[in-house]
Parts: sequence; structure tokens; C-alpha cells
Amino acid sequence: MQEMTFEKDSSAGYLANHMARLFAAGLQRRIKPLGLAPGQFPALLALWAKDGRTQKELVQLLDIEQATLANTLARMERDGLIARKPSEEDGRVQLIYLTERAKALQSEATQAAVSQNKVALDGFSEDEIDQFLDFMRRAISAMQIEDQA
Amino acid sequence: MQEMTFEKDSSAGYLANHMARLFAAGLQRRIKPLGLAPGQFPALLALWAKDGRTQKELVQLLDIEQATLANTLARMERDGLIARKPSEEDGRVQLIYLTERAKALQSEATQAAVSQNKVALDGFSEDEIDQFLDFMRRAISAMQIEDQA
DNA sequence: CTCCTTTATATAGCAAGCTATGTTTATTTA
DNA sequence: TAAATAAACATAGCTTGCTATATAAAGGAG
Repeated sequence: MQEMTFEKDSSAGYLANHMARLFAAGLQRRIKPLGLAPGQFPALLALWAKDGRTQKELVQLLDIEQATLANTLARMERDGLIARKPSEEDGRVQLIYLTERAKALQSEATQAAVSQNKVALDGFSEDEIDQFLDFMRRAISAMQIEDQA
Repeated sequence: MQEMTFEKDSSAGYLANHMARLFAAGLQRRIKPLGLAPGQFPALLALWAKDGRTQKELVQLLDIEQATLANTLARMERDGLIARKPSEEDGRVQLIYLTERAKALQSEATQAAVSQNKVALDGFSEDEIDQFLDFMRRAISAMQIEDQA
């Protein structure tokens, strides 16, 4: 009668989900005043690095599905963070540019993300942080490989 | 001009989000054939341990908001996993019972979750797993404390 | 006993994920 | 070159999460 062998707080999946939600909530608190949302962050990072990209390029960079990105970009356009210009070589393609407002937010937004990471890793040594990030990268790789198979 | 100091693959928050999505996707693949969804798992675990609980009890157990649980329970009812009986002492309360179908799925569903965790942690030693889970619990605690403040 | 407050649950409305499918333009092939 | 295929992006429809608010029943204050 050894019931409840599966305890949620000993399940990597459960902890990962809970942790990710807390990261998102914390980031949201910090960037909402800037008019940004957590889901926009990955696209912003890629565009801050270099804008005038296509949606396809972003999809390749961002570990999310094309449909998810299309919707996120629509919200970003609505919120005045990006503008799209049709490509002249290919009628299917639009180039995505940051607005001045989005460019101006880079520093503050990045600080917010750094600061959220710091809070989460409060009390971790440098070595522990490295190990933790490495563990997560290993788990991600393992699940991605399983996915293809 | 040291651009791009903030690399997504070095951000704990980014990795946490990505990892959690892969866990959910993998679990979904495994339990969809059983007619279950990942978001139903926490409630099922709590009810397999003891059913006839109230929604409030579940909320206290499950690290999610009351509104989120209310919606999840509605889907579980729709899918024939739970049934609700009005409490006789308190007209606001409903007791939540698993259906026979849901009870019968415990073993297979638990195995699916265990198996997904195994895939994610493939190549981890026992010590590394313990460390990893501990890191996640520490990050969760740190963010929860920050939340209250 | 009636009014006010609290408690339990539900609903509205949104974001960010996903899969599956549509639409439009380019490209390839017969 | 016309028809078929592929590629880029959009849309539909769903789940799971959130905050904020509504509703209904219970309990407490006067």
C-alpha cells in the first residue's frame, strides 16, 4: 500500500513548470511598467541584436513555433514595438523593424531580466549557477533529442 | 560597444521556460492517448491520494490560482474525469470525486510522468538529480519570498 | 432579524503556448 | 508555360496560466 510514490515536489517536470511560472510572473511585474510582456522578450532580444529580420529568421532563432511567433508579433505591432515592411525581393516576406520606443527600452528591459534572474539565484554561488544552467541545458537537449526520435 | 551581454541561453529564466515547455510537450505526447492533459496532472495527483476534496483544498495544495483550477476542473468534468457533489453542510461548496475512469488511469499516467522525467534526466547521476531538484526548489523559494515582499 | 462582510466558486478577458489548416507568392517540373 | 509543389505567413481553435470581478451562500454586528 505504498501510495503516493509520485510526489509533485520531487518531480523535475512539476518543479520546472512551477519555476518557469514564477520567472514569468516576476519578469512581468518588472517590465509591465515599460509596456512590455514576458513573451515579447525573446523576439526583442533577437531584434535588439539586429533588426530588419524576417519572421522565418526569428523562428529559427527562438525555440517557439511559427504560429506562436506570428501571434506575438501581432501583439507587438499593436503595442507599437515593431513595424513591418514588405520585402521587395519576395512578396511573401515582411521585414521586421523595431520602433524607436522599442529601441529605447533595451537597457531598462535587460536590467529587469537580469534582476529577476538575480532574485531567483539569490544565495547561489557562481559554481552553483553554472551547474544549474548546465543541468537545464542538458535536460533541454535530452528532451529535444527524444522529440525527433 | 559590447552588445548582447544578455544571451538567452545564459539566462536562467529563458532556460526555465524552454525546459518547462519541453516537459509539458513530452508529457502530453505520453498521456494524450489516455485522454489526459498535462494541466490536469496536479489535480489528479492530489485526488488519487484522496478524493472528495473541495476546490479550496486543492488550491491550497496546488501552486496555482483559484481561477486556473476552476477552469481546469471544468475541463476535467467535461472529459469525464471528475464529478462534483454539493456539500450538505455548506451550500457554496462542492466535493470533487474521481470517476472510475480517472481512478483506473492512475498507474499508467504516473508511469508516463516518471518516464518523461527519466528522459529529461537521462545521463544525470543520482547526485546530479538531487542537486538539480534542490536548485529548482531553491529558485522557487527565492522567487516566492520576493513575491510576498 | 436585517445588513454587511467574508468565503467559495464562477466568469470575463487576456497572454503565450501548441497543432492543424488556409492563403498567397515563388519555384520547380512536366 | 501551365500545373504542381514548396515556402512564408496568417488564422482557427484549443489549453493553461494570470488578474480582476461577479455571484451566491454563510456568518457576524447591531
